[in-house]
Amino acid sequence: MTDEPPAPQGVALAAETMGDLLVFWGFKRSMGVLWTVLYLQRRAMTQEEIAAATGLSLGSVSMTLGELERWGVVHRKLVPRDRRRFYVAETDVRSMVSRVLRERELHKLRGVIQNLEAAGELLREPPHDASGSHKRDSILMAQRMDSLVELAQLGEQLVQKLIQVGQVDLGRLPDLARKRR
Amino acid sequence: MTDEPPAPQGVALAAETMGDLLVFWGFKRSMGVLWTVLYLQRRAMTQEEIAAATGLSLGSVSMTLGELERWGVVHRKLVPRDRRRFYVAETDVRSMVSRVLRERELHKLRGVIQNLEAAGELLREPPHDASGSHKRDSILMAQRMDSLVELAQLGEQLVQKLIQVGQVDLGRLPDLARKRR
DNA sequence: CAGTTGTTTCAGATGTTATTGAAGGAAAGG
DNA sequence: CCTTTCCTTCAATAACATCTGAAACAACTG
Repeated sequence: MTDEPPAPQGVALAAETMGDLLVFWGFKRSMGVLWTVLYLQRRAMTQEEIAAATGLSLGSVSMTLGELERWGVVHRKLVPRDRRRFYVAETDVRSMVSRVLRERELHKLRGVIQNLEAAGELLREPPHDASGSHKRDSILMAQRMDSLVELAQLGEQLVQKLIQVGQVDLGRLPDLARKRR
Repeated sequence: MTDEPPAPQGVALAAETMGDLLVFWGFKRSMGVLWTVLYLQRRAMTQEEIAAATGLSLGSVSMTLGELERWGVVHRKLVPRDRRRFYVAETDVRSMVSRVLRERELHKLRGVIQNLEAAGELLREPPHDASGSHKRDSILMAQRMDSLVELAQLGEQLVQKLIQVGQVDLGRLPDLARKRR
């Protein structure tokens, strides 16, 4: 057992900070903490070392590492005569951001679009209630539903551009108010 | 009491969908549900009507409307001889997005930057432990901490550009791996 | 192949956040 | 004033997410 240099104050503060940020962005705190420790230490660490450095339980470390691997933000590093698994932090931030946008945001937005389109259908094929004023209401409502769908599609395109080109122009975001819809 | 047309299926589906999306983005489900109902109905509604249309309790409607007003995504509409408060949905999506970016993301990122800078200081002024190899470690660690700060600052600038110009260029996101830091 | 070490899994404990319902406050009308 | 109606607040509860510790598992080793 190599005698551990205890993780300095600064690492702990940075780890907490990044943990907070990741929570804010909808991930688990432990993911931020773990990645940050790994990133700062700059060396391949075993699960046990990571647990010591982060204060997480071994179980938690194992599961969190699994998730982080799936997101491609940590990697295993095999050490020849050693049975333990060593982990290092991915450092290419652009690829990490891209993956998250693609697999999280894009996937979510597509589901939203589908649901909103289905909701629009429901409005246009109403439960056999052909009374006058209702019909007018439904039409206006359906227009707004369309706006909602358009908006979501715009978001989808935006994310796609961000991923593909790394460049995006929001200058023409439609102003739904001005259109009087 | 005007006899309520019951909110159709489609509205409920859209409201649920937007509720999910807002949860995904770190807001409360009720905010998404309430705004969507208001947006689709296209008319000023009282709290009681909203409660009926959304299925939320009156208390919840009151609190959620308060939050939505603070975010500027719903507005009160006073009706002369009526003591009740009527609410309408804001429809200018661009201003809504801008405000959220400014008050949520920017604020958060600034806090993160401060903390990371403080963490960097802690690394550079370590607790009087001048033993050789530790010192080298600290320096390398501090470099990574700097990268982290730079990254957060980049995020800050990106959000600012998004707010101000509605246009942004991610083409030069630094690749921390390539820099060999 | 029995023992050791490292890893994964998962049910339950813990912690966190959102929602409700009841009580109280404010505004208007009688 | 007293009553009615509408709105807000907040403590209690429900719903949800996370973390842990123990047990099962897997991979090597002597």
